[in-house]
Amino acid sequence: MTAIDPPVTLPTEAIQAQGFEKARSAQSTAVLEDYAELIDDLIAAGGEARPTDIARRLGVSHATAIKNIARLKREGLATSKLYRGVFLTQAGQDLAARIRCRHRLVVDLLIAVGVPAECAEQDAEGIEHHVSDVALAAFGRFLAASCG
Amino acid sequence: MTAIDPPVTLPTEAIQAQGFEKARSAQSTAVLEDYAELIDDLIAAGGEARPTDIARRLGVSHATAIKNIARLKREGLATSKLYRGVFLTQAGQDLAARIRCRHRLVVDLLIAVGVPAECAEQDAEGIEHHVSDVALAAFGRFLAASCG
DNA sequence: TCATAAATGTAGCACTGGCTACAAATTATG
DNA sequence: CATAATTTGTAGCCAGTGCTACATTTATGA
Repeated sequence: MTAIDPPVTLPTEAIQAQGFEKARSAQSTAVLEDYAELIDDLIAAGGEARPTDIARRLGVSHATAIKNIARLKREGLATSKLYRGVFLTQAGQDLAARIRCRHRLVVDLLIAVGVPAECAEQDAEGIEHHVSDVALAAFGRFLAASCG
Repeated sequence: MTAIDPPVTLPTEAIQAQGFEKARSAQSTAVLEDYAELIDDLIAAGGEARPTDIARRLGVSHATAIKNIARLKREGLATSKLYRGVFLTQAGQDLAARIRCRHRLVVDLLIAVGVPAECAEQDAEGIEHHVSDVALAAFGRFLAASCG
C-alpha cells in the first residue's frame, strides 16, 4: 500500500473552516430529517407512526425517541396529542419529501459506482445529510447520463 | 417536479436500526478524525500544530479546540505538554493516514461524477466519516476504471 | 370487570461539543 | 527590562442526544 502524503500547502483557514462549519450544521439537523422521513414512511406504510415503532426503527430507547419528537414539535414539523400517534405538519411533510429525494439519489449514486445495494442503503443514512444541493444536482446528471 | 412516493413496504426494523446506529457511531468519532487529520496536516505544513491554529481552521473557539484535544489525549491519539504544541501518537498518525486516504477518495469520486471541485472538498468534510470500507473500495475501483 | 401487559410519558443522569469570561504563561516590542 | 499582545489553559454555562428508572395511560384477555 502506497503512503499518502499530507498536502504541503493547506487551504486558507476561512475556506477550511467553512467546510467544517457546514458539516456541523448539517449534523444538527440530521436528527430532525431522519425522524421526519421515518414518520412519513410509517404513516404511508401503516397509517400511523407510534413512538415505540419509531424508536425501534432508529435503534434507540423510546424515551430518546419521545424527546426528539418533542423537538420536532418545537420546530413546527410535527404534532401529537397525549398517548396518540405522531403526525407531520405541512413543513414536516415537505422536509420528509426533500430528504427522501436526497436519500434515493445518494443510494442510486452509490449503487451506480459499484457499492453493493445493502451497503449503499446503510451508508446513505449517514451520508445523505451532508450532500449539498450542488452535489445532489451533479448526482442527478450523472445518473441520467449513465443509465438513461 | 415529480413527487416521490414513500416505500409501501419498509425494511425490517433490525436492518434499518443498524444503519442509523452506524451513522451515530461514525458521528461520535468524526471529531477525533477531523482533529487527527488536521494536526497531521499542520505539522507536515509548518512543523507544529498549535491549538489556536487548529481552532481557526476548524472554525471553533480555542477553548473548544483545547477541550477536544484533551479528548484526543484521553483516547491515546495525541500528546502535548503545557504551552507546547500538539503531537500525534503512532495511533493518531495511523488514524490520520486512514482519514486522509478516505478524504482523497471521496473528493475524487465526487469530482468524477461531476461535482465542482470546491464543493466536493467541502461536502467531503461531512461525508467522509460515513463511508464504509466496502463503499470506499468500490470508490477506488470506480476511479481506477473511469480514469485509468 | 378487573388484572396484567404494552405503550406512552416524565425525571434525572452522563457525555459531547459548542460558547464566553477569566487567569496564567509565553512571546513580542518599545 | 518592563510592558503589551498573543497564546494557552481553566471554569462554568447551555443545548443536543443518548440512557435507565419510574409513573401513567391505554389495550388486552382471563
